[in-house]
Amino acid sequence: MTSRRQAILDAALVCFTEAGYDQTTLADIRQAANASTGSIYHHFGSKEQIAASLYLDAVASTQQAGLEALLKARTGRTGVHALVGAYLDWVEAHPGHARFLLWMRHADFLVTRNSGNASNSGSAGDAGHPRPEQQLDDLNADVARRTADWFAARIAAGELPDIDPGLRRALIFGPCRHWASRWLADETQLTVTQAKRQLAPAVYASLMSLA
Amino acid sequence: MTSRRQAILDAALVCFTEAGYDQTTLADIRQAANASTGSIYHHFGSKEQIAASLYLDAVASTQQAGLEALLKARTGRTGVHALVGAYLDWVEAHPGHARFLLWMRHADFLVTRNSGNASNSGSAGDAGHPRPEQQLDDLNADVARRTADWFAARIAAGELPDIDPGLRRALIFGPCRHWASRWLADETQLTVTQAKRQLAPAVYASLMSLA
Amino acid sequence: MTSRRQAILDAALVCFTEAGYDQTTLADIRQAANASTGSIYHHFGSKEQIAASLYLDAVASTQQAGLEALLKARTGRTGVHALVGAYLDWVEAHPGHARFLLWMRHADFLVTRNSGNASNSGSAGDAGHPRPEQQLDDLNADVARRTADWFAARIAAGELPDIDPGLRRALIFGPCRHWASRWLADETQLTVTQAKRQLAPAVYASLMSLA
Amino acid sequence: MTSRRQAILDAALVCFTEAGYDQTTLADIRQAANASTGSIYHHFGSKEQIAASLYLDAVASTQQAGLEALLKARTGRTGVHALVGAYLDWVEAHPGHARFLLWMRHADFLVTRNSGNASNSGSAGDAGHPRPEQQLDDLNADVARRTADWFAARIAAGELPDIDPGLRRALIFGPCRHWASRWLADETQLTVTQAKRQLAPAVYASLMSLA
DNA sequence: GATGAATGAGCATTCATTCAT
DNA sequence: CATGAATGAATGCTCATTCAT
Repeated sequence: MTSRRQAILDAALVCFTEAGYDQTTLADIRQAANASTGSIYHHFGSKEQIAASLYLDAVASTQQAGLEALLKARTGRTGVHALVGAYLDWVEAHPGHARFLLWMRHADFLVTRNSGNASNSGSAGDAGHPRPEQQLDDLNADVARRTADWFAARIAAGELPDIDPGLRRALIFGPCRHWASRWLADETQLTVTQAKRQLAPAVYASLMSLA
Repeated sequence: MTSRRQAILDAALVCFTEAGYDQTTLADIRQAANASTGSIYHHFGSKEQIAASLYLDAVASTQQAGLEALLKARTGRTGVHALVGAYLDWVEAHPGHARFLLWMRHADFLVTRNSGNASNSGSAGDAGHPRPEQQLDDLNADVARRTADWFAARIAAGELPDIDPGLRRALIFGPCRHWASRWLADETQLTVTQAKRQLAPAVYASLMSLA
Repeated sequence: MTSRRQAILDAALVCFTEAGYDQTTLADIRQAANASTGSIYHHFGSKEQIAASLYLDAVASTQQAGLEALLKARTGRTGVHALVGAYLDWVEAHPGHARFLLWMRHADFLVTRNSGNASNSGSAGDAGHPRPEQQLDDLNADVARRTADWFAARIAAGELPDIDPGLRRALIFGPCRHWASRWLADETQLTVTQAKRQLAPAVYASLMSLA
Repeated sequence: MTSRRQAILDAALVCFTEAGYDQTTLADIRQAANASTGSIYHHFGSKEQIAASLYLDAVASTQQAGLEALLKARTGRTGVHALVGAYLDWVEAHPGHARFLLWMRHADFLVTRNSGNASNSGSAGDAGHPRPEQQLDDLNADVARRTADWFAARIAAGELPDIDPGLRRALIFGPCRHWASRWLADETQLTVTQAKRQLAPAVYASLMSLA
């Protein structure tokens, strides 16, 4: 069964979101997963890779949800509504992964440190424990391209204004993430359904105001 | 001179935003500040307090800027524009503090862990090094009240819709923080001035759409 | 006082020669030196550097003793006798260092691993804990040159045969090291003085037989 | 087939001489031998026993070669020449085993730790994996006795001087081992044949000088 | 015989903090 | 106020060994 590896991931997710990456010790994970030290290192090469694995899963999951919803939409308005709705639905369905993405400092376990390490060039990590960074880059690139295509089509159709993509993302996801972060911390009165109902049209309105 | 204490804070701010709170060692700060271990412990009681001090300064500074701008505004529209503008101006003027607030996990150095520590109850920390948490709470409460009053007045005047305050904050600060975070990471094409010009009316439009 | 650093070196020397480099744990050294973990790391950057330091001292000491004795000699015969005598005297005077040199696998702590580490090029190690390899190379080169000069002169004078230097070293130091190793292990009947009296002329005879 | 067991020994020999006993992990051996962890433990009881097995083979092999050559010799001179020649020939024929004997710290895997272990007394190790120490002692004793007998006869015949046996071994094997060690490290210019031609008479001369 | 997942004691090293000068 | 040597608990990780399949 997949249980060992998955149990470790589940335990780590809880530990990381509760205490942070650095504050979480391997002993914490070991205890929470009911696994031995060696077992963890048999499945993952390091603490870092557990977090990276979790991160990859989370990003893939949320992007998949958003992209799927977006591609079903035929108009600018329904597309924006779909994006907002899919994001908040995903947060509600995967609060652990959502906390992980919203609350963690990814620099801690994601290797940006590519420079100056000539001995690693050409190698994608140890055989048994591949680094997830490449998969992540590929995934991001693919989702970004398909999303851009969708928006380009709606803009060409005159349904959405042609604004800076970074600004567009800020206007769409900024409110969603802000509210989701509070909701995940249990610092909000509304339900996800209520929030969706108000955020979706408001976000759409903000975009259209720039036409 | 104040320079020693300030030099330590400046150095720590850089270290923290570059490497994160946990990853930053006291040795890093010592080196960056050109200070000795003992000197740091003379001015601050612990690594935690350096971060807390920084955090208090940053929060006070950004809230002060936002509140001041807000209170000068006489209409709903100008108030929302002022909030957006003041926030982005503050980010541009204090990128270090902004990174600190946007990129750090505050749970790491902010004591939420008040429960079950009987020996500390009644004491506000060691004599020479008071814990800034109380000041922070006072500040937050004051700013929250005065902000709420301003919005209540505009709502009563029919200039702004009466929506959930958490949602309102998400619609106003969500886009600002999202974009500011990217700008601080140098991942954006626009200037702060350009962003302000678009974000302010878009945010206002999103609020008004919920009337 | 030098005591802390020296106490650590003394303790480590005993541990290393008794149990070997790898088998010696930092806890062993800490206990034997009556020092704390941190103190050891304050004076030395790593376990490896303690051994390297010890190695440098030992090599410098034995080479110094040999070279000094050699340079005082005016004839081939007295020079060879001096080399043998100085070596055995040094072993008797510094049994710890001698065991270290004769019984340890130096590859374990001496960095031959220079390749592929571009980030270190140009730097001779961390500021406070310089790597002794460079000093060692310099020392070796110097001693080798001066020794070679001495032998060249005696060969030119017809006092010693012109044989392969590697062979010469084997004939001079081979018997000395072999016997010293046994003496240090307490597996011999003779005293150092007795051994010197027999080894010196025998070594000289072996060289002269190749004239 | 014997191949599994032998493949493991071959792989281990390479690993041990390249990295040392302690630095060699079972994973290294497993990989080099293309065997599984369990397979290694099926053939050998422990890492220690692999090394001990290798050691026993190496010692037996070199002693056998030396003794055979010695016993064929009828005079002091030819005997000494035979010993030197046989040793260097053996080194050339078995460089792996030679490196193992010359470069390894045998204390690491050879149990001298017999004292205070009452539970082991009377038992020669686990059933399937006997400890080779006894065989080694028997072998050493036998070879030592037969060698001593040979030398006693030559001394009685007045062909060799009656010197301390430890000194004699140092004069014979010291130069051989010293030179062989350098040759194995590829730090020498001469061939084994050339070295033999010079070392043999030189060693004989050194012994005879003590007559 | 062979396999490889699981185990857990053990280790080198880090780092916030203390304190004598 | 400043200094930096000393402290030692805590941590990520290694690796020989076991054992169910």
